[in-house]
Amino acid sequence: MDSPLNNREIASRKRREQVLDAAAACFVERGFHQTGMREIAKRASVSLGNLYNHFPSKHDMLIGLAELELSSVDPFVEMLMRNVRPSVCLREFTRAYFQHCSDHDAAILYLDIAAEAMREPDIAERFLQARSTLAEALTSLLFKGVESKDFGPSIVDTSTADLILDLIEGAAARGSIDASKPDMLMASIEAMVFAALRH
Amino acid sequence: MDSPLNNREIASRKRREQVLDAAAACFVERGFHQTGMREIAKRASVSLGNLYNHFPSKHDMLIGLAELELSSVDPFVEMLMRNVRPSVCLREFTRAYFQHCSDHDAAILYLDIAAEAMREPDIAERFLQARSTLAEALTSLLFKGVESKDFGPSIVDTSTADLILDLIEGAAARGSIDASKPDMLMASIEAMVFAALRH
Amino acid sequence: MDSPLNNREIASRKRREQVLDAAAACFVERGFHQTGMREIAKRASVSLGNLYNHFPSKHDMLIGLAELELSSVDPFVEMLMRNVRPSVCLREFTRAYFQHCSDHDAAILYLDIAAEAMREPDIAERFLQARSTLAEALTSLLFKGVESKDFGPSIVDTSTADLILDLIEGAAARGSIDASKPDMLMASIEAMVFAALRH
Amino acid sequence: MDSPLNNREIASRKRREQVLDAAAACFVERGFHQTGMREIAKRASVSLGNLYNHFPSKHDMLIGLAELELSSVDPFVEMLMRNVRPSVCLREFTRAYFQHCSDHDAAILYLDIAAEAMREPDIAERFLQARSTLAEALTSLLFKGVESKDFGPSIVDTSTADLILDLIEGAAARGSIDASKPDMLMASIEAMVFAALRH
DNA sequence: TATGAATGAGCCTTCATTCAT
DNA sequence: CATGAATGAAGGCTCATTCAT
Repeated sequence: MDSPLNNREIASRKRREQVLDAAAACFVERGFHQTGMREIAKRASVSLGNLYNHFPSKHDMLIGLAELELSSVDPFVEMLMRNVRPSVCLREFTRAYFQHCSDHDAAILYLDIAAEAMREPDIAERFLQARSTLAEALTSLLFKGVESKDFGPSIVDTSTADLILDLIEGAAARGSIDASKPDMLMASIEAMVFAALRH
Repeated sequence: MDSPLNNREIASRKRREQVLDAAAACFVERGFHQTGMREIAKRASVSLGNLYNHFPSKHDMLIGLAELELSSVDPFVEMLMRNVRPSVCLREFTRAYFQHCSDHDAAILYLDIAAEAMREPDIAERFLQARSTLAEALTSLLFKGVESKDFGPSIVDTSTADLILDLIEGAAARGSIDASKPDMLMASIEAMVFAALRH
Repeated sequence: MDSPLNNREIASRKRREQVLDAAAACFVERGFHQTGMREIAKRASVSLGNLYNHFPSKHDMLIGLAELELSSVDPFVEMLMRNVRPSVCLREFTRAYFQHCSDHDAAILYLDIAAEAMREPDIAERFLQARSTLAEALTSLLFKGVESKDFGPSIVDTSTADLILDLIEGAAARGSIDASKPDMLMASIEAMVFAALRH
Repeated sequence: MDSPLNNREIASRKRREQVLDAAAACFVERGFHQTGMREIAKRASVSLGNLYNHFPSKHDMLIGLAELELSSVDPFVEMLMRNVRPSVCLREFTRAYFQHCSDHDAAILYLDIAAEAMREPDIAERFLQARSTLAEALTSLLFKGVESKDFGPSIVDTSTADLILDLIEGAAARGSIDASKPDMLMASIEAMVFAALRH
């Protein structure tokens, strides 16, 4: 009869999520350092003190968010590993990942996390881990594409995947800031990526 | 007759610069919001109150820095407008600009300014202005290259310059975080850029 | 029939002691006001909420400790009432009590309790009661010693016992702070006490 | 014309004193750890933030107080070094110092400082320094008294002065707590001290 | 122009205690 | 009796900014 225990655990987990959501919303609206714990508490409908039953510090909330961010790339990794023609797979990935990175709120939060990562090693760690997982999957795909003659061999090396990601992320982030037409941007990105992989 | 006034003016300008340098150093070290005015004052060897004789607020210091950042792209704009073969010009620019963006401190500061720009329109304004100036110059070069058949025509449109800049900046920024080998990265970027411009 | 109840009672009493020990250790290490209930709970291997099943408040823990302190003088009272030559008895008592007061942890706790007693009447009550019990016993011994001509009569009055205790306690407390040689100190105290009681 | 500078300096010093007085009053009333910075600020008629222009931390206020305490023994040291008959000098000192230590507020503050000294080395340092200065002066007097045959030689050693101080301080502190008749106490102390120094 | 004391709102965090489970 | 999530007031301290000198 572990259900009462589980109930409590579930409730606690829910609260944690609640808090994390509130924190994310606040950080997006006002930035990590401008957001006060009181704001987060109010937004999460939780008492100030209780915040600390779920996260030992504000910093740890950001870590929590960074980890969420980390796990948000999982579907893209999966997408890259599907057994379809590399060029098709890449095209789909590019579109989907660009869409994902173009989300305005996520982009803002991403920037804040990145900025914090420059000063806080434990944030950087999470940050880079997600990135390298993705890059590795993409690298695999690229090499598979070269082998299957889907892509030209000339310029594919271990940095290429990273650069493609840099390009997608950078363009998406900038696009979400100055709010230019994302469709056109998407097309241009695709063109550039595939130009790089031509025979 | 106005020479004593000029001396004062010069001295004041020097102080301003002194303060701005100190602010930049502090922002790089601890971030904009973590840095206190006292810290800046101490680092600039200026009294706390005197800070406000040179900048009306902390926010204005960041604007000052953003403007400095803005003017730091001037040489690159000039570089892009020189009358040399577009492909040569582009190669040189790519290298120089990547180098420029790879500076660790500058990258950190850049990130902080960008993060602030998401919430503060007057920062965003300066931020985007510098970017679009550069993008315009690069676009000109690309079209010139297409005209002169230096570059293939296929994919060059008004977004291409922005994407190239996104790529360079994104790669440089990431490189300055995880400190991987910049030389290899540079070569890969060049390859990708020129692949995109092939006939 | 009442044995299960007794078992529970015993277990509870054990827990109470456990908690009190933990509290004492914490108070010694960090002081009464610096110590948090969570700290005590952790040290006692008891849940935070359960603390309140044994003591209604933090304050009551200090009272509990003060009462323990109170009862720690019982053996000394007994020692003073033994039927041996007063001078011998006094000498033994002086040594034993000095030793007792010289314990570093006990001295720290004692000081904290005393400081709290200045503001909290119920602490003060316990605190002074223990003291006066001891002083009365010592006074009896002194008068017995005067009667039996063991001690000179000149200066023995109702304050003398208190002063002797002040001397022993004060010296022990100071000794436990600056950690000078306790043996020498002990000898000097004895000399001074007996000098005061000479014929 | 350094008067304007001095004026400011004087004002600042006055404020510091003001704050220290307020802190002392608060610490006496409610204890060091119970007193909040806001209380001190209010009592000193100073803004909360400004407190920190005069003391870097609450801890430093206690140090300031401990140093004041330290300097409060100076007149007693002088008294002990006057060129009068040792026995007369000692009697006067005993009375004066007892009176000094009997002050209720000072005793309370003293206890708080002592309690803090057990955990904070920099408090202990100040605390013990004042004590040893006094003890040294008293030791000198005692030896002078032995030489001049004012005092019997038997028990005077390097600990004696400390013990006399322990006695006076301990008795005064206790007296200020349970508020028994100080005059009688004073007489008993004197008797005990001089009994210890008899031929 | 230059100084740094002064302001009080705000910071993150910890507190003793309660109470549903 | 046992648990630990929940509460919100209070903790010490820092903040950007002002202003008398």
